[in-house]
Formats: sequence, C-alpha cells, structure tokens
Amino acid sequence: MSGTHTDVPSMVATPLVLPVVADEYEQCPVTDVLRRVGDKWTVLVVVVLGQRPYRFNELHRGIPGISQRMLTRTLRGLEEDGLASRAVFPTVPPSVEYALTDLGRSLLGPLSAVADWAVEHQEQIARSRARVGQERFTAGGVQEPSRIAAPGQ
Amino acid sequence: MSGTHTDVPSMVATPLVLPVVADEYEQCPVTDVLRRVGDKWTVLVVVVLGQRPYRFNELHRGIPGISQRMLTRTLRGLEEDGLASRAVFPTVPPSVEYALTDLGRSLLGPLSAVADWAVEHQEQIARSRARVGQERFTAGGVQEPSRIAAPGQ
DNA sequence: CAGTATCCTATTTGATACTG
DNA sequence: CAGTATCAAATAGGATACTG
Repeated sequence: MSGTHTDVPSMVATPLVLPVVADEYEQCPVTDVLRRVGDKWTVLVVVVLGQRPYRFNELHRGIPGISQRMLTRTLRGLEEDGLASRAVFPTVPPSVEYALTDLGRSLLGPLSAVADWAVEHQEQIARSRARVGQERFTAGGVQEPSRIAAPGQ
Repeated sequence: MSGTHTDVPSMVATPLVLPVVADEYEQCPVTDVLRRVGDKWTVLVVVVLGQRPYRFNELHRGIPGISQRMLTRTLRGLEEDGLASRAVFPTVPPSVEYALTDLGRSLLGPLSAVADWAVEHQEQIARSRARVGQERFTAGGVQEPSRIAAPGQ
C-alpha cells in the first residue's frame, strides 16, 4: 500500500506504536472502499455497468441470483458514493437508467489489478486450502523447532 | 476487469445473456478474494505483516480494536489461503511467528492499486455522500425529462 | 417498470472468560 | 504467550408481497 492513509510504522522496533486511536480504522478510506467493494454484489454491478448503461430490470436479469432488494441497495450505494448515476425518464411505465460515472469508471482499473491477481492465483489458493484442510485432519506437531530459542519477553 | 473469470457479454444487445448459472458468482475467484479482502481486518493484517514478521500478541497490540478472536480467525484465514505462514517455537511461554508468504506479498501490489484509488478519491466520495444526503432531504423531482421518450418494453 | 415494506435467516463481529 | 469456547449483538442478505 502507498502509506498515505494509515501510516503503519515505517520500520520501528518492538513494540510497534501505531499513530492511531482504537477505531480510526473504521474511517480509513481504504478499509472503507474495500468493505464496500467486498460486499456480495457491488463489484459485479460495477463490472456490468462498465459495459454500458442498464435499466433496472435489465440489470436484474443480467445478474442472476441477485434479489430486487439487494440490487436496489447496491445501486443506491454506488449512487451515494458517486460511482453510478441514476436517470429517471418520466415515461409510462417509468424507465430508469443506471450508468457508471467517470469516478466509477476510474475504479475499473484498480479493481482489475486485484481481479487479475485472483484469477492468476486461484489454483494456488485452492491447493493451499485443500492442503491445510488435510493438515487439520492429520498432524498435531510443531513445524519449526528451529531459529529462535527464547522470545523477547 | 480482465474478462478471464466471469465472462460478461462482450457487448451483446438487450437482453443480455450471461453465460452463468444463478450462483456461479459464489465461486468466482474474484468475488471470492474480494469478499475475503473486504472483511473487517484482513487487509490491515496483511499490510502490517507486509512490514515484517510479527508474533501474535505483537499483532494484537499493533492493530488496536481487533479482538483476540478476530485476529485468530483472520490469521487462520490467511494461513488457509497460503497468504501467511505460522511458525511455532516450542519455548516457554510459546512463541508463534506470523509472516507473509511469497503469495501474500504478491497481493500487496494489487491491493495498493485499490488503496491508492481510495486515498485519491476519498474527498470526492465524501462530498458525493454529503450531497446525496442533502438531496434526499430536499428534492423529489425527476432529473432528466430528456433523451428517451418510450423505453423498449 | 422500478421500486418499497416487512419479515426472517445467516453470517460477522465483539465481549468475556478460561486454558495448555 | 497464544490461543479456545461461549454467548450476545450487529449487519448482511434473501423471500415475499405490495405499489405509483
């Protein structure tokens, strides 16, 4: 990470002294977006809207499995953050068009960095999960009786 | 996003036909990592471990606000995915050292892309939230009576 | 069409106490 | 020191029904 947001100590010795109060993390912009982006549907909606503007039910059909309620909530969230726009056309029946804003489109790049990483390493991760699952079933021993003799305090 | 994982239609016309079953998204590697990374503590722990290895209570002190339970769970998750390693030294009292693996370190880059985006746009997002909050209080009208007359069904 | 309202379940997180 | 166990609270998510 860049280090601009929540300054983790540059390289201080134990004990580490973070310049933060107990819950400053709650307001950390990085934690903030990652939690939004980490919810169940946001990324998917952003990616789909990244293709072109969509109307509500069109999105609903386009993202199988999402409930009307969650689609609404997700879109409201994106709108609130200025990532998507909502344009209402007073026709009958009404038509509402959602589209990414410039800000929303600017997120597509960074997002794909993580996405690419995920795709690239998915097998390795899957293998790790399987292996750790096995180890839980078998072993009970200590891995490395080496290196450190006694911990500092 | 790269398009390798969940192929969103390249640019097909309405109605869009996603080549996915209802809940294939649940197993999408991208959704998968983003949900892990979107939890409350994982990114923070990864970033701190990105500095150097830490022992358990050292991490606990280094991340104010995290409970012992969540620190354990977060670390177990990272370990399971192969992002962090856990080395037990059979001293008395016991000493356990956590560190990022190569895989874990390889995530730092992609993560910082999103992190930098968040830092860069945090004010714009904050302003948007404030503005939308205001609009909820005031307006009730339609924004754009323009462009479309009647929606296609 | 594009939602809202309500109810309910599941998952996440936190607080507290105890242990090898 | 490095956890585990248990319980409670908060939040996310889903199903269903109704509406301008």
